[in-house]
Amino acid sequence: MKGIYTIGDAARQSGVKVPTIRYYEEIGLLPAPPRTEGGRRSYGATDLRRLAFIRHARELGFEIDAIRTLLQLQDEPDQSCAAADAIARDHLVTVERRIASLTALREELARMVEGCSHGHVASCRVIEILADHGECAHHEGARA
Amino acid sequence: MKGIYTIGDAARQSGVKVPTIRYYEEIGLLPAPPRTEGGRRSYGATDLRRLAFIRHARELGFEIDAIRTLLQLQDEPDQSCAAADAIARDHLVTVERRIASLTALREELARMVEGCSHGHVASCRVIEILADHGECAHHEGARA
DNA sequence: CCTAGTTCCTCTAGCGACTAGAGGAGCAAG
DNA sequence: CTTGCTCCTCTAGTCGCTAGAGGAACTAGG
Repeated sequence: MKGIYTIGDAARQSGVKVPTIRYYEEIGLLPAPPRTEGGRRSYGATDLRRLAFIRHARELGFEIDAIRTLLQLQDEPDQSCAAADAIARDHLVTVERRIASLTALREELARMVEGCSHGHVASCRVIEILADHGECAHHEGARA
Repeated sequence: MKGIYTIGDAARQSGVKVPTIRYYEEIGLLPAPPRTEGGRRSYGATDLRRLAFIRHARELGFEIDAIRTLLQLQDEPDQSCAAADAIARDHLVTVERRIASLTALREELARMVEGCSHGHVASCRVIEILADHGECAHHEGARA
């Protein structure tokens, strides 16, 4: 398991961009790898796995702090996974809320676009609804 | 239509926070209002309407730049509303994409949480799926 | 008229999660 | 040995705010 990958390789294999990898190192999400004589980062298979983990978690919308915790958990396989479970559950709730609010929003936008008679701005449904909150179904409808 | 509202009044009436109102002024989304002798901003009814418009549009997830365009359109009621329509349609597409990707994500998270046997990290579905992208249905599933 | 409390002012800096660009050094192939 | 790619560090910018410092100006009560 020697360090055999350059940062570019790591980027290609993990799908995380080069500057982002360096950024992850800077914020302590990824350990600083050994360097070659010329001062270049050289990654091993473990790093690539870690990067893939991070990328997947980011894709799933987990925040960096949550990922930090998940990574710590992964490093101690004997611990109870209750914490990981809690993080995932928590995130599921967030996602569900976000879906609900976006769905309401979609209705609103669809009504807006549909009602538009494609005439002049003066009689434009889109502008009208935006101007008059009272006209819309989106009262206190949470945040996207 | 005199300037009769303080920035605090404007904030209360529009639901936009005081520093945010000043920020909108700074970025040119809201015109700089006249000041009182003591140097305080004094807003009129027009400003309040504009603020409400902005707030509503932000609530609906429109970006500041889109709102800038929409406001310009609102100021010229004789123009065709095609542009406003396009912006709204565009945003609708974005929202629909976001919903689709979040829905896929929800499935993924639900499977993760369900599969978790609440034992040790070593056999935790949550960690496992995160570590191994191949195990999950979320291939190239766009961004949340 | 004085004071206490609130609201306002400007200014700078910070958030999250990157992204972009400058300016320079290392390295592999022809 | 030169060309062109990758890599290095560093600073600054993105978006849409938010937080805090330090100070001035109103408002109500005594």
